Amino acid sequence: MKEISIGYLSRRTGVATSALRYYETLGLITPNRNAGGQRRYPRSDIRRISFIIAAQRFGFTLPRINELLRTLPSGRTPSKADWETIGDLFRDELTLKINEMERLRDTLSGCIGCGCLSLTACALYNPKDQAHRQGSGPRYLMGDQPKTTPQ
Amino acid sequence: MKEISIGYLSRRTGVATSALRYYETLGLITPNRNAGGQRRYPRSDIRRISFIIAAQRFGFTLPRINELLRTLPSGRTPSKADWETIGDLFRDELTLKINEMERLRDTLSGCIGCGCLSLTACALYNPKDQAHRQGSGPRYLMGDQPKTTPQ
DNA sequence: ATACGAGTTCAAGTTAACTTTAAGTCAATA
DNA sequence: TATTGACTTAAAGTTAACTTGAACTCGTAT
Repeated sequence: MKEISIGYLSRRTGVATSALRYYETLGLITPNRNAGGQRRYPRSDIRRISFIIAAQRFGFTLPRINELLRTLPSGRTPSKADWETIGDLFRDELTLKINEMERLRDTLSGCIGCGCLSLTACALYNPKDQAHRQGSGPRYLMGDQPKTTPQ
Repeated sequence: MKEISIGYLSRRTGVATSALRYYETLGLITPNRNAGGQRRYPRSDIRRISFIIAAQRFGFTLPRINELLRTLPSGRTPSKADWETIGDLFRDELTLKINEMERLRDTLSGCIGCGCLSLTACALYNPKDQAHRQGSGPRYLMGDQPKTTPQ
């Protein structure tokens, strides 16, 4: 079994087949087709999907994850070194996010005590992102912005 | 100006009036009405909305924020001590979330290196929450679950 | 050969957290 | 007094990230 089916990939990753097809429409995975038109994935896509799940747990949007994955080589199966490179990149972004959260938490503690929580000028809710609360759709966490730039 | 209008509350918090009305349908705020049927908010709602914004930035859902706010006294205007109590509670939850993120980040680093990222058994994506990827709608971050229990 | 699970596409439904639109009323100012 | 901006409700639209359903085809075990 050189390449795997969508059902097998689903079972191995815990991601529903409908979700795998959806990821494909976003360009996160690009399976081949067999003679009958069914999807056939390289085994390395198990790892790729696993990465997607992990990144999602940290609040990354799918378009952003797509960007991260683009740093992997496209022609060949990613090597361990390739994954380590992207892993380092990812880890750095996570560290930034965690630091940001810690900063927010500590600011909040100060604000609740001092009373500035009632001021629009408080460092908590407008630390240089005014565009934060505009437009419809779900809200984005910790600075993650959607692909469509809000004009 | 004892009580304030929706427009004033919007300007003071940066939250759109449509959002304020939406929060009301969720029970996050419960303004009074004047003779003409217009909403009149107590000044303390500025602080309440500010708290909602801050909590949202940490990935809390509105129903969860509602739960947190229920610990405030309902009859009277919350005192500084009331806010400090809820602030401590909130801070503790944040610390838990941050710790969880750090743990995930470090696990991920290990997993990418060792190759276990290709195993469903990896600590990264099923640390005792199997129900994690089921049902439709947006995904919830860092363990925050929607109100409707997935059966 | 046949049955049945697994796969296919496409359109429509779901959820949270809102916004937008329409059609009208209230309130403060010129 | 007239007008203009702020307010009202109700219904429908938006976005991400999917799922569900319908109608059909593929693949494989008996």
